[in-house]
Amino acid sequence: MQDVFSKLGPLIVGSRLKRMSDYIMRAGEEFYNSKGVDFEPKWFPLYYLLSHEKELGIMDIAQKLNISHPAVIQLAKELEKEGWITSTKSKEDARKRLLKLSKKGISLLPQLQLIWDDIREVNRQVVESQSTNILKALEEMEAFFASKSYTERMKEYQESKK
Amino acid sequence: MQDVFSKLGPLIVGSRLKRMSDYIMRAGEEFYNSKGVDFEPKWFPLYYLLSHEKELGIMDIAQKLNISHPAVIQLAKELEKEGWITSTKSKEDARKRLLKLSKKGISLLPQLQLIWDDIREVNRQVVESQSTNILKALEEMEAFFASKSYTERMKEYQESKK
DNA sequence: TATATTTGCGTAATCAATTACGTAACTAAT
DNA sequence: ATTAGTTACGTAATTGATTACGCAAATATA
Repeated sequence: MQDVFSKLGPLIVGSRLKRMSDYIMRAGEEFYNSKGVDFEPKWFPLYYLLSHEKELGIMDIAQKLNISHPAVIQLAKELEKEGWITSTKSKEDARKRLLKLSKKGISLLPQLQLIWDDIREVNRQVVESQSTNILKALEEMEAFFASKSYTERMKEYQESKK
Repeated sequence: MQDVFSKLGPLIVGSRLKRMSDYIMRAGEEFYNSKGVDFEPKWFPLYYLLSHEKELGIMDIAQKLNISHPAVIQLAKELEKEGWITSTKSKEDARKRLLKLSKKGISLLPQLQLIWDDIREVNRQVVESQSTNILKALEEMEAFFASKSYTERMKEYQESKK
């Protein structure tokens, strides 16, 4: 991805973000492995969320993590298989299935904390080595699109050209 | 993805990049649709590459686009089905299959150019509205990891702690 | 020249996530 | 109290990309 694409700039913001994201996620995986912990980066958001809440229903989680509910079910299945979370039917609402960390899952926390600290530290070094802070840029971008969506902005631009 | 995660910062750079990328790609799709052009954002890199080269083999493309060769084959199959590219066996190297834009594919270019101009313009507006430029941040990050990989940096940090 | 290795490509299996759809439970409206 | 609508969840099908594997052609090596 060079030469031809270098001039494209804004046109491929999307793909470039994706590439960088893939790269970091993969590196994360390697790191867990090197530490001998059987934990996958994709589990992080759910696990971390549950470590901060008593228990949550599938839909609540999907919303909080901004993923589809089948994705939550899938992740939950995996974490449950590893024995790190458990699920129970809600008493108040028979439709709901509540997820929470198991004893075993809680006992894993300190170990993971150490790893997360390392990841956080290296990522911090990366971010701070930059003259332009990518986290700040992301935040700004998220806020920008939250105030008015990309599609809306497209429409407006179309109108303005006429 | 709020509250609990807001303090995580560097820990979830990866997932946040992914989320933003997904968002932009999806918006791009909507835009092509709204223009009545049957073109998908995921085709862009291959199509654009071929519009700048006479013809290329599968592996060359995979390397240039930084994706796996089965992915190229898949994309090529789709674009060929739409009639926008054609493929021929190489004379010099019987193993190679060369891809290039078809007449129809070339005739589509001007139309796409207009759309790309719009996308570029809106993306430019987004980027320029930011106090921290995400493209610059990405470039820095890419350069940073090109000089020394994430995994290596992880290893070094581990060592330094001892 | 024969043999081993590498390269280019294709297919199959797998993965991670999504959309589409169905069902049961809860809620609102008449 | 019935009925209509909504919500929570689960499963199936689809999407998009990857890794694993195998074959044939080209290249390197003995």
